[in-house]
Amino acid sequence: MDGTTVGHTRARIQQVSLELFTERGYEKTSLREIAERLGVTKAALYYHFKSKEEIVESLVDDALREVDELMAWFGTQPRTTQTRAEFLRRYSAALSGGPNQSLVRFFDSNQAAMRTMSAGLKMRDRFLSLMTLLVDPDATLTDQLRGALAVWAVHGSWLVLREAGASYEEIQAAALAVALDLLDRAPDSAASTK
Amino acid sequence: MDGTTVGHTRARIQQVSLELFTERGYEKTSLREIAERLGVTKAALYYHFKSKEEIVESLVDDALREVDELMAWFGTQPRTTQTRAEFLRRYSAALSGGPNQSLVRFFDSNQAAMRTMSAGLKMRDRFLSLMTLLVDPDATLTDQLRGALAVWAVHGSWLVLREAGASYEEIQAAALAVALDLLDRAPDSAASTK
DNA sequence: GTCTATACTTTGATAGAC
DNA sequence: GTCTATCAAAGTATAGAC
Repeated sequence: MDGTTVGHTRARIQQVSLELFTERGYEKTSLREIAERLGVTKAALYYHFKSKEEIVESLVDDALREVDELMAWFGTQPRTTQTRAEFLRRYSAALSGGPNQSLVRFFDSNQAAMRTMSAGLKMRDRFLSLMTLLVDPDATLTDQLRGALAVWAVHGSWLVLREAGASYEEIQAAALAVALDLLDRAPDSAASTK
Repeated sequence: MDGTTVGHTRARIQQVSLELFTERGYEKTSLREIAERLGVTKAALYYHFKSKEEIVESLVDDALREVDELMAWFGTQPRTTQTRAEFLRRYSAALSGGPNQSLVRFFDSNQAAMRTMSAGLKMRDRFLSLMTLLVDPDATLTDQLRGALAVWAVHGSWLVLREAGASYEEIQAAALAVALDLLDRAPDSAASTK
Protein backbone atom coordinates (compact mmCIF):
# COMPACT_ATOMS: atom_id res chain seq x y z
CA MET A 1 0.00 0.00 0.00
CA ASP A 2 2.99 2.28 0.25
CA GLY A 3 4.76 1.00 -2.78
CA THR A 4 4.45 4.36 -4.47
CA THR A 5 6.71 6.01 -1.92
CA VAL A 6 9.83 4.09 -2.85
CA GLY A 7 13.08 5.92 -2.53
CA HIS A 8 11.89 9.38 -1.67
CA THR A 9 11.83 8.91 2.07
CA ARG A 10 14.38 11.67 2.34
CA ALA A 11 12.03 14.18 0.74
CA ARG A 12 9.21 13.05 3.00
CA ILE A 13 11.38 13.57 6.04
CA GLN A 14 12.16 17.08 4.87
CA GLN A 15 8.52 17.88 4.25
CA VAL A 16 7.22 16.57 7.56
CA SER A 17 10.12 18.12 9.47
CA LEU A 18 9.51 21.57 8.01
CA GLU A 19 5.84 21.25 8.89
CA LEU A 20 6.49 20.29 12.48
CA PHE A 21 9.41 22.66 12.96
CA THR A 22 7.32 25.59 11.74
CA GLU A 23 4.29 24.54 13.75
CA ARG A 24 5.81 23.69 17.12
CA GLY A 25 9.34 25.02 16.86
CA TYR A 26 12.64 23.27 16.28
CA GLU A 27 13.50 22.25 19.83
CA LYS A 28 10.00 21.23 20.76
CA THR A 29 9.84 18.84 17.82
CA SER A 30 11.37 15.49 18.64
CA LEU A 31 12.76 13.07 16.11
CA ARG A 32 10.39 10.53 17.58
CA GLU A 33 7.42 12.64 16.44
CA ILE A 34 8.81 13.02 12.94
CA ALA A 35 9.51 9.31 12.68
CA GLU A 36 6.11 8.42 14.08
CA ARG A 37 4.28 10.56 11.56
CA LEU A 38 6.25 8.89 8.78
CA GLY A 39 5.64 5.41 10.14
CA VAL A 40 9.30 4.63 10.68
CA THR A 41 11.65 4.59 13.67
CA LYS A 42 14.00 7.29 14.84
CA ALA A 43 17.01 5.34 13.67
CA ALA A 44 15.70 5.36 10.11
CA LEU A 45 16.03 9.15 10.07
CA TYR A 46 19.69 8.80 10.91
CA TYR A 47 20.27 6.88 7.75
CA HIS A 48 19.16 9.88 5.68
CA PHE A 49 20.52 12.65 7.87
CA LYS A 50 23.53 12.73 10.16
CA SER A 51 21.67 14.75 12.79
CA LYS A 52 18.55 16.74 13.53
CA GLU A 53 20.44 19.86 12.62
CA GLU A 54 21.32 18.48 9.21
CA ILE A 55 17.65 18.23 8.33
CA VAL A 56 17.38 21.98 8.78
CA GLU A 57 20.55 22.49 6.82
CA SER A 58 19.22 20.58 3.83
CA LEU A 59 16.02 22.59 3.98
CA VAL A 60 17.90 25.89 4.09
CA ASP A 61 20.26 24.96 1.28
CA ASP A 62 17.35 24.21 -1.01
CA ALA A 63 15.59 27.47 -0.23
CA LEU A 64 18.70 29.61 -0.44
CA ARG A 65 19.42 28.61 -4.00
CA GLU A 66 16.49 30.67 -5.22
CA VAL A 67 17.51 33.69 -3.18
CA ASP A 68 21.06 33.43 -4.48
CA GLU A 69 19.83 33.52 -8.06
CA LEU A 70 17.85 36.64 -7.30
CA MET A 71 20.81 38.32 -5.68
CA ALA A 72 23.02 37.35 -8.59
CA TRP A 73 20.57 39.02 -10.95
CA PHE A 74 20.59 42.15 -8.87
CA GLY A 75 24.37 42.12 -8.97
CA THR A 76 24.19 42.76 -12.71
CA GLN A 77 21.84 45.70 -12.28
CA PRO A 78 22.68 49.29 -11.46
CA ARG A 79 21.61 50.13 -7.93
CA THR A 80 18.93 52.68 -8.53
CA THR A 81 15.70 53.27 -6.67
CA GLN A 82 13.87 51.48 -9.46
CA THR A 83 16.00 48.34 -9.50
CA ARG A 84 15.94 48.14 -5.73
CA ALA A 85 12.18 48.28 -5.80
CA GLU A 86 12.06 45.66 -8.51
CA PHE A 87 14.36 43.44 -6.49
CA LEU A 88 12.16 43.75 -3.44
CA ARG A 89 9.13 42.87 -5.56
CA ARG A 90 10.77 39.73 -6.86
CA TYR A 91 12.01 38.85 -3.41
CA SER A 92 8.53 39.20 -2.02
CA ALA A 93 7.16 37.04 -4.82
CA ALA A 94 9.79 34.37 -4.21
CA LEU A 95 8.70 34.24 -0.62
CA SER A 96 5.00 33.92 -1.35
CA GLY A 97 3.63 30.51 -0.51
CA GLY A 98 5.43 27.22 -0.74
CA PRO A 99 8.34 25.97 1.32
CA ASN A 100 10.21 29.27 1.13
CA GLN A 101 7.55 31.01 3.11
CA SER A 102 7.52 28.27 5.71
CA LEU A 103 11.26 28.45 6.01
CA VAL A 104 11.36 32.21 6.59
CA ARG A 105 8.62 31.79 9.14
CA PHE A 106 10.60 29.02 10.76
CA PHE A 107 13.75 31.12 10.78
CA ASP A 108 12.05 34.12 12.38
CA SER A 109 10.37 32.04 15.08
CA ASN A 110 13.44 30.04 15.99
CA GLN A 111 16.21 32.60 16.08
CA ALA A 112 17.62 31.31 19.32
CA ALA A 113 17.97 27.82 17.88
CA MET A 114 19.21 29.10 14.53
CA ARG A 115 21.93 31.19 16.10
CA THR A 116 23.92 28.09 17.01
CA MET A 117 23.30 26.25 13.75
CA SER A 118 25.43 26.68 10.67
CA ALA A 119 22.22 26.85 8.67
CA GLY A 120 21.25 29.85 10.77
CA LEU A 121 24.52 31.56 10.00
CA LYS A 122 23.92 31.01 6.30
CA MET A 123 20.51 32.63 6.41
CA ARG A 124 21.80 35.46 8.55
CA ASP A 125 24.53 36.05 6.01
CA ARG A 126 22.06 36.22 3.18
CA PHE A 127 19.85 38.68 4.99
CA LEU A 128 22.86 40.86 5.72
CA SER A 129 23.89 40.79 2.06
CA LEU A 130 20.33 41.59 1.18
CA MET A 131 20.49 44.62 3.42
CA THR A 132 23.69 45.91 1.87
CA LEU A 133 22.11 45.55 -1.55
CA LEU A 134 19.08 47.56 -0.55
CA VAL A 135 20.70 50.30 1.50
CA ASP A 136 24.18 51.75 1.42
CA PRO A 137 26.33 50.57 4.37
CA ASP A 138 27.41 54.18 4.92
CA ALA A 139 23.85 55.46 5.18
CA THR A 140 22.64 57.01 8.40
CA LEU A 141 21.51 54.73 11.16
CA THR A 142 17.88 55.67 10.62
CA ASP A 143 18.10 54.86 6.93
CA GLN A 144 19.75 51.54 7.65
CA LEU A 145 16.98 50.76 10.07
CA ARG A 146 14.41 51.67 7.45
CA GLY A 147 16.02 49.23 5.06
CA ALA A 148 16.01 46.53 7.70
CA LEU A 149 12.36 47.20 8.46
CA ALA A 150 11.55 47.01 4.77
CA VAL A 151 13.01 43.52 4.61
CA TRP A 152 11.36 42.61 7.87
CA ALA A 153 8.00 43.82 6.61
CA VAL A 154 8.23 41.32 3.76
CA HIS A 155 9.40 38.60 6.12
CA GLY A 156 7.28 39.10 9.17
CA SER A 157 4.02 40.66 8.11
CA TRP A 158 2.25 37.33 8.52
CA LEU A 159 3.28 37.28 12.16
CA VAL A 160 1.90 40.71 12.84
CA LEU A 161 -1.23 40.67 10.74
CA ARG A 162 -2.42 37.09 11.05
CA GLU A 163 -4.98 38.24 13.56
CA ALA A 164 -6.21 41.07 11.36
CA GLY A 165 -8.41 38.72 9.36
CA ALA A 166 -6.90 39.38 5.97
CA SER A 167 -5.97 36.97 3.25
CA TYR A 168 -2.36 36.09 2.67
CA GLU A 169 -2.34 37.93 -0.65
CA GLU A 170 -3.64 41.12 0.94
CA ILE A 171 -1.05 40.93 3.69
CA GLN A 172 1.76 40.35 1.24
CA ALA A 173 0.59 43.26 -0.90
CA ALA A 174 0.43 45.56 2.12
CA ALA A 175 3.88 44.43 3.23
CA LEU A 176 5.36 45.17 -0.17
CA ALA A 177 3.73 48.60 -0.26
CA VAL A 178 5.04 49.55 3.16
CA ALA A 179 8.47 48.14 2.36
CA LEU A 180 8.75 50.09 -0.89
CA ASP A 181 7.68 53.24 0.92
CA LEU A 182 10.32 52.67 3.59
CA LEU A 183 12.95 52.12 0.96
CA ASP A 184 11.88 55.31 -0.74
CA ARG A 185 12.62 57.26 2.40
CA ALA A 186 16.01 55.64 2.78
CA PRO A 187 18.02 56.55 -0.32
CA ASP A 188 21.69 55.68 -0.19
CA SER A 189 23.47 58.67 1.27
CA ALA A 190 26.16 58.63 -1.41
CA ALA A 191 23.74 58.14 -4.29
CA SER A 192 25.44 58.79 -7.64
CA THR A 193 27.40 61.96 -8.20
CA LYS A 194 24.50 64.33 -8.51
CA MET B 1 31.79 33.54 52.73
CA ASP B 2 28.40 33.70 51.11
CA GLY B 3 26.55 34.80 54.17
CA THR B 4 25.52 38.02 52.47
CA THR B 5 23.34 36.16 50.01
CA VAL B 6 20.92 34.85 52.58
CA GLY B 7 17.37 34.41 51.44
CA HIS B 8 17.51 35.97 48.05
CA THR B 9 18.32 32.82 46.17
CA ARG B 10 15.11 33.27 44.24
CA ALA B 11 16.24 36.62 42.88
CA ARG B 12 19.62 35.18 41.97
CA ILE B 13 17.95 32.36 40.07
CA GLN B 14 15.90 34.91 38.15
CA GLN B 15 18.94 36.99 37.34
CA VAL B 16 21.15 34.12 36.19
CA SER B 17 18.30 32.51 34.28
CA LEU B 18 17.53 35.68 32.34
CA GLU B 19 21.21 36.02 31.50
CA LEU B 20 21.53 32.48 30.20
CA PHE B 21 18.15 32.43 28.50
CA THR B 22 18.98 35.62 26.62
CA GLU B 23 22.48 34.49 25.79
CA ARG B 24 21.94 30.91 24.64
CA GLY B 25 18.19 30.66 24.28
CA TYR B 26 15.55 29.12 26.50
CA GLU B 27 15.68 25.54 25.32
CA LYS B 28 19.44 25.40 25.05
CA THR B 29 19.81 26.46 28.67
CA SER B 30 19.61 23.51 31.05
CA LEU B 31 18.60 23.77 34.67
CA ARG B 32 21.88 22.09 35.46
CA GLU B 33 23.76 25.07 34.03
CA ILE B 34 21.71 27.52 36.04
CA ALA B 35 22.15 25.51 39.21
CA GLU B 36 25.86 25.05 38.56
CA ARG B 37 26.48 28.75 38.12
CA LEU B 38 24.67 29.41 41.37
CA GLY B 39 26.52 26.69 43.24
CA VAL B 40 23.41 24.67 44.07
CA THR B 41 21.77 21.55 42.66
CA LYS B 42 18.98 21.31 40.15
CA ALA B 43 16.55 20.26 42.83
CA ALA B 44 17.12 23.49 44.72
CA LEU B 45 15.63 25.36 41.79
CA TYR B 46 12.48 23.30 42.16
CA TYR B 47 12.01 24.58 45.64
CA HIS B 48 11.79 28.16 44.39
CA PHE B 49 10.03 27.49 41.11
CA LYS B 50 7.63 24.76 40.15
CA SER B 51 9.21 24.36 36.73
CA LYS B 52 11.61 25.87 34.24
CA GLU B 53 8.68 27.61 32.62
CA GLU B 54 7.71 29.24 35.89
CA ILE B 55 11.07 31.01 36.04
CA VAL B 56 10.22 32.73 32.78
CA GLU B 57 6.75 33.48 34.04
CA SER B 58 8.08 35.25 37.14
CA LEU B 59 10.44 37.26 34.96
CA VAL B 60 7.67 38.29 32.61
CA ASP B 61 5.28 39.23 35.40
CA ASP B 62 7.85 41.58 36.90
CA ALA B 63 8.60 43.27 33.60
CA LEU B 64 4.98 43.55 32.54
CA ARG B 65 4.02 45.59 35.57
CA GLU B 66 5.91 48.58 34.22
CA VAL B 67 4.35 48.25 30.79
CA ASP B 68 0.91 47.98 32.35
CA GLU B 69 1.41 51.23 34.23
CA LEU B 70 2.39 52.93 31.01
CA MET B 71 -0.64 51.62 29.22
CA ALA B 72 -2.86 52.65 32.09
CA TRP B 73 -1.51 56.18 31.80
CA PHE B 74 -2.20 56.22 28.10
CA GLY B 75 -5.73 55.04 28.79
CA THR B 76 -6.41 58.37 30.52
CA GLN B 77 -5.11 60.35 27.57
CA PRO B 78 -6.89 61.38 24.39
CA ARG B 79 -5.55 59.42 21.46
CA THR B 80 -3.98 62.08 19.38
CA THR B 81 -0.85 61.99 17.30
CA GLN B 82 0.96 63.82 20.07
CA THR B 83 -0.02 61.49 22.91
CA ARG B 84 0.73 58.45 20.79
CA ALA B 85 4.17 59.81 20.10
CA GLU B 86 4.68 60.57 23.76
CA PHE B 87 3.58 57.07 24.64
CA LEU B 88 6.07 55.55 22.22
CA ARG B 89 8.82 57.74 23.69
CA ARG B 90 8.07 56.55 27.20
CA TYR B 91 7.79 52.97 26.01
CA SER B 92 11.15 53.21 24.33
CA ALA B 93 12.65 54.69 27.49
CA ALA B 94 11.15 51.95 29.65
CA LEU B 95 12.82 49.40 27.42
CA SER B 96 16.24 51.03 27.51
CA GLY B 97 18.73 48.96 29.43
CA GLY B 98 18.06 46.85 32.46
CA PRO B 99 16.09 43.64 32.71
CA ASN B 100 13.27 44.93 30.52
CA GLN B 101 15.53 45.17 27.53
CA SER B 102 16.90 41.70 28.15
CA LEU B 103 13.40 40.35 28.40
CA VAL B 104 12.22 41.84 25.12
CA ARG B 105 15.35 40.53 23.50
CA PHE B 106 14.66 37.14 25.00
CA PHE B 107 11.06 37.20 23.84
CA ASP B 108 11.97 38.11 20.27
CA SER B 109 14.67 35.45 20.02
CA ASN B 110 12.59 32.67 21.52
CA GLN B 111 9.21 33.08 19.91
CA ALA B 112 8.83 29.39 19.19
CA ALA B 113 9.39 28.53 22.84
CA MET B 114 7.26 31.44 24.06
CA ARG B 115 4.34 30.44 21.93
CA THR B 116 3.60 27.43 24.09
CA MET B 117 4.19 29.20 27.40
CA SER B 118 1.54 31.13 29.24
CA ALA B 119 4.14 33.83 29.80
CA GLY B 120 4.45 34.08 26.06
CA LEU B 121 0.72 34.53 25.69
CA LYS B 122 0.82 37.33 28.24
CA MET B 123 3.50 39.22 26.37
CA ARG B 124 1.77 38.62 23.07
CA ASP B 125 -1.40 40.03 24.56
CA ARG B 126 0.36 43.16 25.74
CA PHE B 127 1.92 43.76 22.36
CA LEU B 128 -1.44 43.38 20.73
CA SER B 129 -3.00 45.85 23.14
CA LEU B 130 -0.09 48.14 22.48
CA MET B 131 -0.85 47.93 18.80
CA THR B 132 -4.51 48.80 19.22
CA LEU B 133 -3.49 51.80 21.30
CA LEU B 134 -1.14 53.07 18.64
CA VAL B 135 -3.19 52.39 15.53
CA ASP B 136 -6.90 52.11 15.01
CA PRO B 137 -8.06 48.48 14.51
CA ASP B 138 -10.13 49.64 11.54
CA ALA B 139 -7.19 51.25 9.81
CA THR B 140 -6.02 49.96 6.47
CA LEU B 141 -3.77 46.94 6.42
CA THR B 142 -0.77 49.05 5.41
CA ASP B 143 -1.33 51.43 8.30
CA GLN B 144 -1.67 48.56 10.74
CA LEU B 145 1.56 47.15 9.43
CA ARG B 146 3.22 50.54 9.87
CA GLY B 147 2.12 50.57 13.49
CA ALA B 148 3.46 47.08 14.01
CA LEU B 149 6.75 48.03 12.42
CA ALA B 150 6.95 51.08 14.66
CA VAL B 151 6.69 48.88 17.72
CA TRP B 152 9.07 46.38 16.21
CA ALA B 153 11.61 49.11 15.46
CA VAL B 154 11.71 49.94 19.16
CA HIS B 155 11.92 46.26 20.08
CA GLY B 156 14.22 44.81 17.50
CA SER B 157 16.57 47.54 16.37
CA TRP B 158 19.37 46.03 18.43
CA LEU B 159 19.03 42.80 16.45
CA VAL B 160 19.28 44.51 13.13
CA LEU B 161 21.87 47.16 13.91
CA ARG B 162 24.20 45.39 16.31
CA GLU B 163 26.61 44.87 13.48
CA ALA B 164 26.49 48.49 12.39
CA GLY B 165 28.96 49.52 15.06
CA ALA B 166 26.80 52.05 16.82
CA SER B 167 26.26 52.60 20.52
CA TYR B 168 23.09 51.46 22.15
CA GLU B 169 21.95 55.02 22.69
CA GLU B 170 22.38 55.87 19.03
CA ILE B 171 20.47 52.79 17.97
CA GLN B 172 17.64 53.50 20.36
CA ALA B 173 17.44 57.09 19.16
CA ALA B 174 17.33 56.00 15.53
CA ALA B 175 14.68 53.42 16.33
CA LEU B 176 12.49 55.99 18.02
CA ALA B 177 12.88 58.40 15.14
CA VAL B 178 11.91 55.81 12.54
CA ALA B 179 9.05 54.58 14.71
CA LEU B 180 7.62 58.06 15.18
CA ASP B 181 7.91 58.67 11.47
CA LEU B 182 6.06 55.42 10.73
CA LEU B 183 3.36 56.32 13.18
CA ASP B 184 3.04 59.70 11.54
CA ARG B 185 2.22 58.06 8.22
CA ALA B 186 -0.34 55.77 9.81
CA PRO B 187 -3.04 58.02 11.28
CA ASP B 188 -6.15 56.26 12.46
CA SER B 189 -8.51 56.14 9.49
CA ALA B 190 -11.48 57.28 11.56
CA ALA B 191 -9.60 60.06 13.33
CA SER B 192 -11.97 62.43 15.11
CA THR B 193 -14.91 63.89 13.24
CA LYS B 194 -13.03 66.42 11.22
C1' DG C 1 12.11 26.87 55.43
C1' DT C 2 16.04 25.44 52.43
C1' DC C 3 18.37 22.25 50.00
C1' DT C 4 20.43 17.24 48.60
C1' DA C 5 19.98 12.55 46.98
C1' DT C 6 17.82 9.92 44.02
C1' DA C 7 14.81 8.06 40.61
C1' DC C 8 11.84 8.42 36.40
C1' DT C 9 11.02 9.87 31.54
C1' DT C 10 12.31 11.57 27.11
C1' DT C 11 15.67 13.16 23.80
C1' DG C 12 19.45 13.07 20.34
C1' DA C 13 22.53 9.77 18.78
C1' DT C 14 25.30 5.21 17.67
C1' DA C 15 26.18 0.19 16.67
C1' DG C 16 25.01 -3.69 14.58
C1' DA C 17 21.37 -7.22 13.00
C1' DC C 18 18.42 -8.15 9.05
C1' DG D 1 17.10 0.99 3.79
C1' DT D 2 15.16 0.01 7.99
C1' DC D 3 14.87 -1.98 12.74
C1' DT D 4 16.30 -3.39 17.64
C1' DA D 5 19.03 -2.28 21.37
C1' DT D 6 21.43 0.81 23.88
C1' DC D 7 23.69 5.13 25.53
C1' DA D 8 24.55 9.72 27.92
C1' DA D 9 22.38 13.72 29.19
C1' DA D 10 18.45 16.63 30.01
C1' DG D 11 13.90 17.87 32.17
C1' DT D 12 10.88 16.64 35.79
C1' DA D 13 9.58 15.24 40.25
C1' DT D 14 9.54 13.20 45.10
C1' DA D 15 11.39 11.85 49.66
C1' DG D 16 13.76 13.23 53.19
C1' DA D 17 18.17 15.47 55.57
C1' DC D 18 19.21 19.62 58.16
